[in-house]
Amino acid sequence: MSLSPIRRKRATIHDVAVEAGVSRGTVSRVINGERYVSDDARTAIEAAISKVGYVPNTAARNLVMQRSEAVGFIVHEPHSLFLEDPNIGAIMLGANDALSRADHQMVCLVIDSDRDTRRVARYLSGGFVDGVVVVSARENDPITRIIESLDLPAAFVGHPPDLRRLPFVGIDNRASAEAITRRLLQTGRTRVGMIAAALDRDSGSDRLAGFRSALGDRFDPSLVEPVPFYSFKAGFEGMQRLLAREPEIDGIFAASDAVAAGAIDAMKVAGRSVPRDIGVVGFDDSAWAERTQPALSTVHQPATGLGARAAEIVLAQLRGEEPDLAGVLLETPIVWRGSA
Amino acid sequence: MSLSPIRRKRATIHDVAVEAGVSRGTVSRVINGERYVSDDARTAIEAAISKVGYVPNTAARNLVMQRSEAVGFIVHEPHSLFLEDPNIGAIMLGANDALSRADHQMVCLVIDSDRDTRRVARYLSGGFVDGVVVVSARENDPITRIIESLDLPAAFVGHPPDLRRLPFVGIDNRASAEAITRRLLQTGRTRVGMIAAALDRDSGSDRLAGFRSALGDRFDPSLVEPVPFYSFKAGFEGMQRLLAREPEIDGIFAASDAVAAGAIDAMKVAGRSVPRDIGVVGFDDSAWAERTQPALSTVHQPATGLGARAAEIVLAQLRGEEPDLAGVLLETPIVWRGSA
DNA sequence: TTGTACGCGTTATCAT
DNA sequence: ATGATAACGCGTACAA
Repeated sequence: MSLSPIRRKRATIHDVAVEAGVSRGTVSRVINGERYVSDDARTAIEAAISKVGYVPNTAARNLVMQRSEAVGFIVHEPHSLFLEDPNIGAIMLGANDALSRADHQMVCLVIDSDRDTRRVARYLSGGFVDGVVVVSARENDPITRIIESLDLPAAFVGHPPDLRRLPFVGIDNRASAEAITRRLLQTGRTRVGMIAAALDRDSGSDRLAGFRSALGDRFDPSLVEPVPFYSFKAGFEGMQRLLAREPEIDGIFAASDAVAAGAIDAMKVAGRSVPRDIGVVGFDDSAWAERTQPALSTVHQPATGLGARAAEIVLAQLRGEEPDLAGVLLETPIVWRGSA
Repeated sequence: MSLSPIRRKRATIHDVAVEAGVSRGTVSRVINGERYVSDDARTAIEAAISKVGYVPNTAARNLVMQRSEAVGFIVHEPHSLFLEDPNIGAIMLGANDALSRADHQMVCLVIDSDRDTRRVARYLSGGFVDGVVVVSARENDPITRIIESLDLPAAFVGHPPDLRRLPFVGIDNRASAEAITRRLLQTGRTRVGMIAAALDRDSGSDRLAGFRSALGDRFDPSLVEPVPFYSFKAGFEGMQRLLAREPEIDGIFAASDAVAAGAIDAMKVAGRSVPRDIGVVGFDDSAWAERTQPALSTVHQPATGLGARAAEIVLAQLRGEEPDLAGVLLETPIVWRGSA
């Protein structure tokens, strides 16, 4: 009568019990490796299990245990960025690794529409996960609200400005940007500009702030070219505009490696040599940095570390520990290569 | 007494029922929008719901409904490839979109270790998903075995050679490779080589087979340089070896866009101009293709389409339809740009 | 229209 | 050592 997707009825503990001629309780005990079960019963039950092809229904177990041993990994990125940004894969792998060590299942949920937002919200409140790692939430993100109201153990990678009582892990974009700009200045450049990206995000504006503070009195707003995204294309186009406007430029801090790669291409098209005519530094130390010619000097972003650390923060809460709401910042060493 | 991660006890249907002064059955009915409930009851219950802050426990609902309305998306890639390959993100987005339209939750599970394999196997048999989309399973993959034995509705993206009674969606790597090689030959090149990648995968060996068949009698094995991965670096190094061995070469089919980008860089370092000295074509039409200088002529791989189609195949099985085990192949138009 | 009672597959608490 | 039995939170015949 039913068009249910269930193909073959799956065996339950009950089936095993009748097959082995014992009670469900005893079966449950051997499954969970508890003491106080006779060798007779154990062997009989083990035989019955493989005979009827029993596999435990974790969903039912979770219902009574009141936990799932699973942690959500929510990625909420604008379509294009998700494909473009190599960091996000690394963050995911880092989180998966940390959760895996603690025997927790990472389940990644992607939000790509309002419909997704609502469905994921239902999923989170449905008891399928014990906690969540959230990467790149936007300001005033509905998902952030849901997590708060559910008070689901959580950790954010990066911190939207409106994050109040939720822990996060990130890097100091401002200090890192300032450090690499200083380093660039030490090479003797006198007209140093920046291709600033994604100024609507805290990472974008912080990197610009660091650049500005490194230059101090020598800061010249006309040497800053804002572009919307951290992308190759944006870098290419931004650099073309900047070169047209300020031909004297001899140093560039690009807001990301992808942007830097685009900028370098634009320089080559314009007949400028890197690093002879213009010194270039980037940000991320992503795979991009080794693909440019010459290889890019950049700020190393500890992507897998960010994911792993965020996962650990969630796991700690699951153990009942109180999270540190101040947030944790990871180190970002400068990697100096040939582009400056 | 308990160190449970549960912070605040969540309200249940029962709580709503007592608050509204009705029975649980009635509450359940208004939640599921059924008929036969008085306006009085409905308003009282709706008030009670928001008062006690009730959110449905989907996990419990699934237990009784015997389905989860969730579909797994399993990615089993060698570490590096996962980060490198832009296609996988697009496939994921395509699958998510198709599932989203059908109001199903996509849950992505990544397998990055043996431990992961075992845990994911438990997860799949635990009743958390009604079906799975599997991307890039290896030959003799344990996960494939699990899926078969569970007979979980599934669809593979790409098809490992040992896939028997499981449906898949893919592209015709051989025919596509042959087509673009022919197109390259039409530009008048006489010494055309290939940087062949990942020959241990069917995609890799099929692309080589297509190249070979396009050349026919003119095929010369010494013009084929095998590299292990579909990566930029492998392309760069492979091209260097090929140039050293066969300086006369004037055309290259690279097994992927990333490989082609690496190869082009190697050509530039060696002082060869593209496309004047050497014509280059790639495969994938990924973001790489627009980053090379000049832009890459390549085979378009319908990544989002692959994901969407695979998801639809799973959804069809969930509706009780029998899957087409022959597999479905998607179109791969040639995109001609400036590199050849 | 509404309430009752049972079942989904487990684990846990009792007795025995 | 083992077997009833009560949860877990929900849907649903069936009865009222």
